[in-house]
Amino acid sequence: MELHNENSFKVKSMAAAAFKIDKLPFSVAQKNLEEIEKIDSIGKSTASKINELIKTGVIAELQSLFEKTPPGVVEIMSIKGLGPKKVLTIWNELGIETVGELYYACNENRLIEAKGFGFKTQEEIRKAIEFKIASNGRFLYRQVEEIAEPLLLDLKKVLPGQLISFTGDYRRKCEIVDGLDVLIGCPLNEDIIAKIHSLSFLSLIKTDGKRIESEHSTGIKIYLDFCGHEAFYSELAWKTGTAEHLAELKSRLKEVPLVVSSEKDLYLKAGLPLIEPELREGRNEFELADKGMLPKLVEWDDLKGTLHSHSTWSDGVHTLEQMALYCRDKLGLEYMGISDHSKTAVYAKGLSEERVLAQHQEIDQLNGKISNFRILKGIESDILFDGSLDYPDELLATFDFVIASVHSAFKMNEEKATSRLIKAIENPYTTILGHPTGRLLLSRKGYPINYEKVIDACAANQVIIEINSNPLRLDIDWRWHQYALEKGVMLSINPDAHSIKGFHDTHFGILAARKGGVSASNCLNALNLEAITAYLKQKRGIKA
DNA sequence: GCCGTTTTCGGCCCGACTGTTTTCAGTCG
Repeated sequence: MELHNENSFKVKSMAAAAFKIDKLPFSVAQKNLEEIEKIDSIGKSTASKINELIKTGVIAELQSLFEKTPPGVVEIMSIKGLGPKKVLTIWNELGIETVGELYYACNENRLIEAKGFGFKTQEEIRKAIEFKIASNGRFLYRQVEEIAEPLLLDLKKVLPGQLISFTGDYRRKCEIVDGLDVLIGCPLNEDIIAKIHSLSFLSLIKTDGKRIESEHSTGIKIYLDFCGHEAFYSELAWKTGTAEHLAELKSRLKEVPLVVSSEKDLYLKAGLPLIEPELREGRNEFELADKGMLPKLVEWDDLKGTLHSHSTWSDGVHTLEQMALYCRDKLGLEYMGISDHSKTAVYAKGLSEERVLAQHQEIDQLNGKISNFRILKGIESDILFDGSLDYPDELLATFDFVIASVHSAFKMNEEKATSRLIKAIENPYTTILGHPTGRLLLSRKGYPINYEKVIDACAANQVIIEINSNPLRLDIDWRWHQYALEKGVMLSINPDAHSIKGFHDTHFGILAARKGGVSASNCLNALNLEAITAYLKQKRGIKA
């Protein structure tokens, strides 16, 4: 609508309706037209479009807009830093209709000719396109997991009794996966090819007689490898680790055995304990194994509570009570740290100082009401441009914990961005450093920081670093977990939940932590309620 | 297009930042 000069208020109301639906504590698909019309900020017109979408799967008006818009222009809109106004200029004034053409125009210095564009904007766009190109054909772990698990079930159905496992970067739980690798423990033949063809969501099935290359309807590449039944576990190991890991493993074997009874057996032959797939990156896993110091990796059951969640007080979907009951009854947790947005985040209904106090009253009340559970009073306080937090000390002192996070000014250089974080870390009220780089995987590079300096500052100030579990963030990156642990910095696996469903993102944070070699003993939220209460109190006592 | 009332028409979410301007538009969180 924006690209076709639709009335801007109409556009706004459509956007408001979409935003509203996203924040409903129920699924709109189960509601009828009359009920939809009653939803705040959705009127007769929008309700009928929503109903059309639910009933038919499409909105005719949207379809006709797409027909009038080159697909490349729609794609250009997904580039960070480009909004509808700039895209419209690029399309209409410069006649650019694809990302490729746009990139070419940047390199030819043609973008600066358009009104409102200058050299810096052109450079930003060029960089954003290069980032996008590098992301092509790559997927978030979550996206791959969504298709991988059902695929495995289907394969087991059409190939009953066969050994089947994932391998490659998906099995290593990498945050970004280039393609899904599957190993099947039987030789490939015509019969199997026919069975694979029967899986309707796979297309472009190609085979050279040894492996099958295919593509899922989502665009994710799938590679099926086949080997003899008895060679399965050996192949599994050789198809899982990185090249560096496998080279080291090979060097420790007198001869490479073709048949082993399990991966554990193979590692045993190399004089090693089993190294978990997540750790087979070729970093320091052999060194740890040699010293007998391979970590016992953290698991879901180790976690006793959850920190970093948002309720209806700011931009969350569910109420404090709904969130708390879900954590207690469905997740079996002992506590939930609520951390709604602070006042600077106006766009997310961030809490004014008065509302903070009102929320505390509600939390006190709920804590009196909900047995065997505790809501901890927290806040996700914005780190401002200069590194200060956005509440006065007296108010910060009223929280059980404070997560300090950056939500603005992403274009700082490393020196400035690092010193901004360090100043926030040195704030005596900061408990946890939230998503330290602000990265959005495959979408936005984080601002550059000096990891050593930031982690060292956390160590010096007894600040915990968040592993943000949102599958788009997974920030702090697992490659820095070891360094943090060496410095004695604790990590916290935080869901950043904006609804009860959001708590399940913790799953991805756990996978990242496991890749980083994190144990329960390194995790703040593996502490039980009594221990974390004491810990937070102790920290306040020393510093506040 | 939606809402609310000052009730059928007028106004619509905010603050910070950036870059391109020379007073502001566009984008983001």
